[in-house]
Amino acid sequence: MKLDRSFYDRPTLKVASDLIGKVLVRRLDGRNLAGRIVETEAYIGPLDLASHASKGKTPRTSVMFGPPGVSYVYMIYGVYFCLNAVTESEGNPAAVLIRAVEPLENIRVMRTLRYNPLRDTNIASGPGKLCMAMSIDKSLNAVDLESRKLWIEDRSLQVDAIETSPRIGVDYAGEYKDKPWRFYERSNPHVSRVRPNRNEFRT
DNA sequence: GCAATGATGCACT
DNA sequence: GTGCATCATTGCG
Repeated sequence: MKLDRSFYDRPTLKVASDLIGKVLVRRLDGRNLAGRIVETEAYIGPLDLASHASKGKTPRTSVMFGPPGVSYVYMIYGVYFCLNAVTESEGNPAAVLIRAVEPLENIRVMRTLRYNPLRDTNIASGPGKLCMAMSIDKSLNAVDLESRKLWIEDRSLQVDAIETSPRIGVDYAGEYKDKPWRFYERSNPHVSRVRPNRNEFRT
């Protein structure tokens, strides 16, 4: 069943970890493209220097300041899109970035949208990749996550242990860059970095 | 198996 | 004009 607004209207770190194991569904041309969420990141509020919302309310980020349970889609590096779910109450800008899913339904369609990668683990193992695999672009920005085009549902799927790490690609965020606000399912090969903690074992 | 790099649009200064 | 919540490819070894 679809997650409703009350799910997202909670502390962002909780929403981010609870989203692991939920199912992201994109309805496209009469078919449901579905994937089990295996990796997320929390952007917890205006004080979080890694969050787009830390720069204040702008046309791009305004959706983060709105009600929870709404999509926030933005373009990155001029090439890719990233999908977030807005969290927390209206006026409190925060969101969870959906970073990777494990393809579940209509995998063949998703594979084609990704130009036929060799392995399943390369279909949606990253925020840009999953948007490509599910045909998510700017036209799906600011849509309700209970809409008919895009939603997240709870299928009571079993989840392995959830691990955390610093968020990816936020080295500019000062004291916030090392906050362990990335969540992923242990040993799941669809996570964007299969050995996310490898740096810990280096000098 | 890495690290380095280019692609590319657009929001914001 | 700057820089980005990324990815695929290259070139190395």
